[in-house]
Amino acid sequence: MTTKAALTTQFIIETAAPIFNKHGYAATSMSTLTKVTGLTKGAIYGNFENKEDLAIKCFNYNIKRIFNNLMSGVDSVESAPDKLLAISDFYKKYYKYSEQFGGCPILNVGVDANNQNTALINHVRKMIKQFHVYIADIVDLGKEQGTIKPEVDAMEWSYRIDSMIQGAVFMTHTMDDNRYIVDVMNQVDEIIKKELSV
Amino acid sequence: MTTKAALTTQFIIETAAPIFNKHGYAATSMSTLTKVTGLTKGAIYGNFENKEDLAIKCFNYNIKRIFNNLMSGVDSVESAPDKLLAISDFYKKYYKYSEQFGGCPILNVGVDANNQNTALINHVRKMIKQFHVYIADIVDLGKEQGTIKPEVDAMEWSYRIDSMIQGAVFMTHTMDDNRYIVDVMNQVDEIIKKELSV
DNA sequence: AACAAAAAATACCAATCGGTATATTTTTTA
DNA sequence: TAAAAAATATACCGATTGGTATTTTTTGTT
Repeated sequence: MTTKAALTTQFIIETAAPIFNKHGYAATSMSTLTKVTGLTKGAIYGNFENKEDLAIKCFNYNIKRIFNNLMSGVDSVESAPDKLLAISDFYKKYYKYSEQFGGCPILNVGVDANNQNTALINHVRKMIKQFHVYIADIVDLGKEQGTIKPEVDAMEWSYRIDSMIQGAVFMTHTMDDNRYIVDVMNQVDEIIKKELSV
Repeated sequence: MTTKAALTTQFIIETAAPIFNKHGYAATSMSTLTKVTGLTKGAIYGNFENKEDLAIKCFNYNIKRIFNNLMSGVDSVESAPDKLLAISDFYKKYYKYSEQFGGCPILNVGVDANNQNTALINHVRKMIKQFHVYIADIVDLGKEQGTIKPEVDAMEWSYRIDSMIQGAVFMTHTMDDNRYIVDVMNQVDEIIKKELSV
């Protein structure tokens, strides 16, 4: 079995992930990663193809953790509007929560990798699309439940809500002020209740 | 007089600005800038203190150009709601327009410099605050004109509108799809007409 | 405990990084 | 137009970059 190597691989990902996320791809050096892991280049390059390979795995690791956390809140309620409100709630606490990851990976890698790293930006786009489908599926579920207005365009509102989320995340992170995200998510709450809910 | 040096300084800024904006601070090297300008390090370091000094001046140059363009649209109409709609219009064309700058400097530098470069991020924050005051002033003007509802909180709505703008800019740039920004700005149009206008 | 295999450490590579001291060229002044 | 000053080019610096070939250590198997 490859128990040892798998553990080291995981350890490197967990340690490198917040650093890549916080400082960006170009500003994160492999020698920095040897320092923070306490390992050597032999260990890192023995477990990862190259810097890009590691960065992609770090991004995926961050996203999976965050998305799992978001889903656990959504799954804990049943009605579609409550599920949407759970997403909104998640983001109200997101600034503090995302500290441990070094900020929001969608925002950070989305901007950092754009025009820089094709493989990375494609992963970001894939995750954003997944998130849009995730929201739209909740809206469609609500239509089946009779809790969401039948005339609501699921994908359209998914785009809109996520645009508001990303803008709020950007503003809060850039201005280092939690009020932006809370205020925008309160707006989203209103939209869910007045525009989407039956 | 320092006519010659001033011209070179300006030429370097204009040439380097889109590169810094597109690739980020760390991923833009001084030797790349010697190549694109056709100048040498002697010329660049003779006109700028260091890399950071040049990057800041490039950011300010980009912002000034964009903001001047935005203002010319706003100034061409008189009523506050029309001025706000002019801002919205500006952003509907923003994706194509911002190509020449290498994307949106507020978004790019805001994310790139965060946790990386204190001087740069402070300049971004300053510009965002200026923009918020600019929008709020339009709203206040509208109250004086009687074209904006008196109970509207100018700064609050300024924050909200800009959050929506930034989210739309991020989504459109990251997904390389102009529809996000157009759809969100149409939403902003509705807000201006229904929530803010008398 | 001996051995093979896997994993990690070491030592090194050419290329590039931001930056500078000095030489050369260009421009301005007298 | 000659000298002074300013601007640019050249050549170089130590440090760091991502990456690799090789050696050493650790691990799992018998």
